[in-house]
Amino acid sequence: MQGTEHAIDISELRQSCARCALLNLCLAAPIGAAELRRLDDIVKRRRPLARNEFLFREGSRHSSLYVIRSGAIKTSVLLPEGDCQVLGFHLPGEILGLDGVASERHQLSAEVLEESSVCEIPFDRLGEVAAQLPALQRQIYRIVSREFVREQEHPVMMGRKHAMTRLALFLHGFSERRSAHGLDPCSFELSMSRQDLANYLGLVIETVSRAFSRLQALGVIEVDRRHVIVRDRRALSDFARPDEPELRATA
Amino acid sequence: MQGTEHAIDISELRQSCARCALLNLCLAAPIGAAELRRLDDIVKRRRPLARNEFLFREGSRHSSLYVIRSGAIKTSVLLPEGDCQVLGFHLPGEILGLDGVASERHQLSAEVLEESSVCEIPFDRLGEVAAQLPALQRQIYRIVSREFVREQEHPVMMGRKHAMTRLALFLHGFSERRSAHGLDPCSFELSMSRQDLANYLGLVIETVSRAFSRLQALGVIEVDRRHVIVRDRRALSDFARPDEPELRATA
DNA sequence: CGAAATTTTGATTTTGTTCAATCCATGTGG
DNA sequence: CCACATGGATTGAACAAAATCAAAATTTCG
Repeated sequence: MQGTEHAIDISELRQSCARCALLNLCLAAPIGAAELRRLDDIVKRRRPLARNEFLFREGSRHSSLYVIRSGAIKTSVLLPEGDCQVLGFHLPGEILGLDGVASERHQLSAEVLEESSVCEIPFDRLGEVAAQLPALQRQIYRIVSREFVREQEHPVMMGRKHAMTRLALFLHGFSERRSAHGLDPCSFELSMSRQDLANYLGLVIETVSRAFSRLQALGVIEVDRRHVIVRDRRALSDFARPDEPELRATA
Repeated sequence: MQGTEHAIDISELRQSCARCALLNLCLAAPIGAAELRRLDDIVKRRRPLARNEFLFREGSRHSSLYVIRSGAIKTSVLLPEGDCQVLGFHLPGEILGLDGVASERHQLSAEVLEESSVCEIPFDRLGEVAAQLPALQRQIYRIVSREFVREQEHPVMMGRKHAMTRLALFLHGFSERRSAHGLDPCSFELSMSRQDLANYLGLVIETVSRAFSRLQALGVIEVDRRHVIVRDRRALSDFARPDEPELRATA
C-alpha cells in the first residue's frame, strides 16, 4: 500500500515498450516503431508485486501472458501428497503463463521471490494484434521456443547423479543468465530459499547446504547467506560437467 | 529402400487430415471441413521411419513441426562430456520440433524407437495459413501449451527421491497416455531400452532393473523383457505418490 | 548356432537422506 | 538496549539407498 494511486498512474504512463530496456528480449523485438504502439496499447503494466505474492495460482483462470520486467518469480506445481515441485526461477525478459493456454486454467503457480514488476498481455488480444502483424507472430513463436528450450535445462540438471554437479550447474546457469542481461555474473544475490533451491534440484536442504559449503571450501565460490561470489569461474564450470567422480572427490 | 516410390505415392494420396484418427488431438481439431483442405495441402506425409533413424538431429537446420502419427520417438540432448540426457518419449498425437524455432537450428535430437510415421508441417507455411484461420492459430497455441505442460512431468518424476517412485510414476503416466489414445492401459510394450529409460529417469540401468524386479515381486506388474502388464493399477499409483518411505519398504 | 549386446543379479562402496543438535540472523517485547 | 523467541541454515552421526564393480544370464542377430 505504499505509493498513491496517482503516483502509479504517472509511472505507468511513462512506460512503453519502445523505451523498455528488455525490448530485444521481448515480444516486441522485431516490430517497427509504428506498429509497436498497437502492442503497447494492449499491454497492462501491473504495479510492482511484493515478495510472497502470487502472480497466479494453479487452477486459477488463465487469460494473459506475463513478461517479467524486474525481480524474480518461482513457478511450482502441487503434488498429490501436499508438497510441491519447484519448476523454475524466472528472471527479467522471461515469459510466464504459457501453461494454462491449453486448458484455460493455470497448471502451475507463480510466486514472487523478490519485488517484481511484470507486463501483462491479455492473451486473446495479443492474438488479434499478432494476426495482423506477421513479424509479431513469428516473434511469439520464437519466444515460446526459447522458453521451451530453457525448460530443458531443468531435467539436464536433475539427471546428474551428484549433488555438487547439480548445484554447480545451477550456479553456472544463473551466472550465465545474469551475463545475458548485462549484470555481474560473479557476484549476486539468490532470491530463493535453500528449501526452494533444494526442491528445484531434487535434493534435500541439508545436501544443498553441504554442497555450498564444499564449493566454498574448495575456493570455487564464496557464500554468505544468500549472497554468492564466484571466485573461480573455470572451476565452477568444471564441476558443472556431467558426473566425473574423480573431480569431486578430493582436491 | 523397401517399397517402391509408386506404392508410397498411393498411400500418401489416401491420407488426409479429415480422415485421420488423431484429428482431435492434432492441430486440425477445431477447423471446418472446408478450411481443413488448406492445412492438408501443406502437410507432408513422410514415409514411415525405421527404428534408429533420426527424425532430426541436434544442430541441424529447423524448418518444420512434426506430428507423430504412429510409433514412438525419443528426444535427447548432447552433454559436454559426450553422453546425453534423454528428455522424452513421444507418442502419437504429440508434436515435435518446437525446439529450434528460436534459433532456426534444432536444440535436440529425435530418434525413432519403433517404426513410426509423422506428418511434417513446414513451419513458415503453417504460419501463413494460420494467419488466415484464427481457429487454427488458437489451436496451435493450445497444442504448444499442452506440450509445455506435459514436459513438466519430467522434472516432477526426477524430483522424487526413490527409484521405485520414479519408475512407478513413469509407468503410471505411460499407462494413462495409452488410455487417452484408446489403447489398453494395462498391457503394453515399452519401445525404449533400459538404458534410455534409466537415463530419462536420472538413474543407472542396474537401479531401473532392480526397480522393475521389485515391482514384479510385489505383484504390481508383470514384466517380460520390454512387455509390461499392470496387475494392480491401484498399487502402481500408490507407489507413484511422492516419496513415502513406509510404502516402499516392505509389503 | 554362436557372438555380441543387453539385462539381470550379487557384493561392495559411495553418496545422499534422515534425525538431531547447533548456529545465526532477525525481529519482538520487556 | 538487551534477553529471548523464531525461522532458516549449517553441521554432525547413523542409516538407507543408489552407484559402482563384477559376474552371470538372457536375448538378439548375423
